[in-house]
Amino acid sequence: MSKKNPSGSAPILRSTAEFARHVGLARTTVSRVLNGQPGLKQKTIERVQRALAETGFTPNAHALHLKGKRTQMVGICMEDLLTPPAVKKLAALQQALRKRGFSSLIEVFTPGMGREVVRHFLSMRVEAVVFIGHFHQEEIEARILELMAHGTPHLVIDQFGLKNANTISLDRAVAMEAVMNHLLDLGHRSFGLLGITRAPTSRHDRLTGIHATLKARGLDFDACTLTLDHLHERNNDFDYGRKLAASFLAQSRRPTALLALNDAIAIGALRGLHEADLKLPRDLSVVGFNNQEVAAMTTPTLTTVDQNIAGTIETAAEVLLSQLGAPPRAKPIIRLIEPALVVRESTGPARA
Amino acid sequence: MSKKNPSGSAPILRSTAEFARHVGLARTTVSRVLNGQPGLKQKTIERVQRALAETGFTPNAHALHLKGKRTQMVGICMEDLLTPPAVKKLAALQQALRKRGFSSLIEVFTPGMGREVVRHFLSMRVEAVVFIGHFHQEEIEARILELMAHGTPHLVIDQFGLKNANTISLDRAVAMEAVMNHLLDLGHRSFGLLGITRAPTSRHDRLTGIHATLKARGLDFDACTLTLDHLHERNNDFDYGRKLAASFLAQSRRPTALLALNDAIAIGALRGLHEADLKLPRDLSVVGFNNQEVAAMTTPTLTTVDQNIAGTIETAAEVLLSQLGAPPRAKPIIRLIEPALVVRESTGPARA
DNA sequence: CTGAAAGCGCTTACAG
DNA sequence: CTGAAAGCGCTTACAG
Repeated sequence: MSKKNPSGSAPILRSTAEFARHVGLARTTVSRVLNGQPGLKQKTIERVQRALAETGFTPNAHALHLKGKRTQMVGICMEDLLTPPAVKKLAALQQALRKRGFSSLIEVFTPGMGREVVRHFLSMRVEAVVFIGHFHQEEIEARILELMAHGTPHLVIDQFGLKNANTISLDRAVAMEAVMNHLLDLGHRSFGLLGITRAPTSRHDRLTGIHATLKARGLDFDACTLTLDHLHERNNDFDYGRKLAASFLAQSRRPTALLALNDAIAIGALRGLHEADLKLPRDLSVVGFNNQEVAAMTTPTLTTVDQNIAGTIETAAEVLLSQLGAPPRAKPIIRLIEPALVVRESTGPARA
Repeated sequence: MSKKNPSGSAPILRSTAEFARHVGLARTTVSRVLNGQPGLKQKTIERVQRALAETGFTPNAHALHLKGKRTQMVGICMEDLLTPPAVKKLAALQQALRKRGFSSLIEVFTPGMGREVVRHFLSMRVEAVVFIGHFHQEEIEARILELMAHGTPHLVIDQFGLKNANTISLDRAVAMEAVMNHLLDLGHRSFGLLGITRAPTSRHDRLTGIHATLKARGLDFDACTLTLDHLHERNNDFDYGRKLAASFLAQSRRPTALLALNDAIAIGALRGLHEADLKLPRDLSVVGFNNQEVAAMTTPTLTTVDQNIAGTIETAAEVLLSQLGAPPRAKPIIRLIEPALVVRESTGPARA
């Protein structure tokens, strides 16, 4: 007879040994059934299956891995879990990995904690590590070197321009070129930048795209753009956008179009402009970034840039898993995703 | 000398044995340093530490666990990763657990996959399992029984009324009482329900609260409320709210206030009403649920219910971890969280 | 089908 | 400080 636990219900079985004793078979036999090996009588198989269903026994995954079974785990480092597009990527990636038989270990990679997070992933013997978001450059580059030294494949989603990093990223320069051409065609010549910092960090950076488009049209970047980011603390993006909008309105030389780093800032700006009784797009144009669902619901609805997250993540999953069995590559893998401008009500002809 | 890998860089060390050989010490000694045990010469300790930093060697977590080390992992089952308040709870919980030394295994629990997800958690020997969201009742109850049979503590966040389940949940009845009293005080007597289904599922359910408040004021539920949920498919909440708003406007007996299941539906409704040229709150009042940040940015800003997510999750983490060493309880733990009504511009006096 | 054995990567006594 | 041994939960030959 099997031993019962205090409550008198089914015993808690914690090992194949205990389970085998409970079924009345040898450990070896149970193991064979568990692994679908041939040469067993149908009756025995059924006996084990039944006991398995009854007791809910699950073999210890850690022991399995020690015996050489792959962990089938991927570590995912998130910049945070609060930015909607980042979470959307996480959700899609988790699903894509699950579909391919991998489970996800998710950690938020706060500044200074990167080493600890990656160490934890390595100690869990994950088969690959993904980074989603933007991180401190030196820190993430050091982590990537560490991963490479361990022979663990990696992939960075979003942050472009890292040394030796496999990267898949939206071409933000192309995105801003589309935005700028749209606005220039509408007659705008003066642009407010909300949260878009003034130091281009890579070839595919937003400012690079803005610069390039202005130059192609014979316009001067410094004469055409204005940034007021220094005026406000950026804690809550909505509020940040709202305050920035007010500050732009207070300028003597007021831009005719505002370009926001993301939809939240743009929506905050819409609110700030509404509070100042401006009518959009008559008085001013506003452009967001990310095409969150809410962008189709604001008043006015928001012109913004779509990231094609589904496509990005499908590519990401394939790029990632293609590295698994393969020998390490000499050159990093770089993939750029094409953005799409979504024109809605918040942009219109520049006021004369 | 240690063996080098093909690229000629530092060797990939996969076990304490390899690492010990690399440092030129005994496995036992290395293990002692790793575990901070006494009786070692400072020089030896430093030698190991240095090699540890250089090679980035991490002991295999699976082997550690086999030797009896706790896994310090918690499994988290999510209904989905697309609902902002659910993701906010996940983010807060992950952080709270990390602070207490636990890492999180996160899986999306799609209908029919619950068994597989929980089995995976059990095979990983997680120390507890959390469910966030609303699940198929029979399925989640079966999973909870399975967890209890394995002696693994659990906690359900959000879904109230499950048999034998440890639960922490917003008191949605109290929330709706606050909403209804606010609107009744403003003179409203006719209410449109958007996405709030017509079968009360528990004592702390929204409809229970609406029923109770109307009854307390001597009003009849069926005479005062109208639901048009059957008219539209609910794929995208924003769009669902928009379409529902239009449908309510088409009714001969039009409600003076709309109560939405969540902020997204409410924001969609705002858009739908704006498209029909209604002015709010003059022509109609709208109430959301969740107090997402965007609710302060819409036009008009949205009256809604705050869930107190930070408080919920702090309580959750404590309730969860308090079960860890403790003997199983006879009665499930039930905690109710107090909601807070946040009044903004979208609600006003009922039109005469 | 059973049973004893080896070994995955670790830690922890134990004797040198 | 070293080295050999036992054991955590598994699988996989191997001989019965």
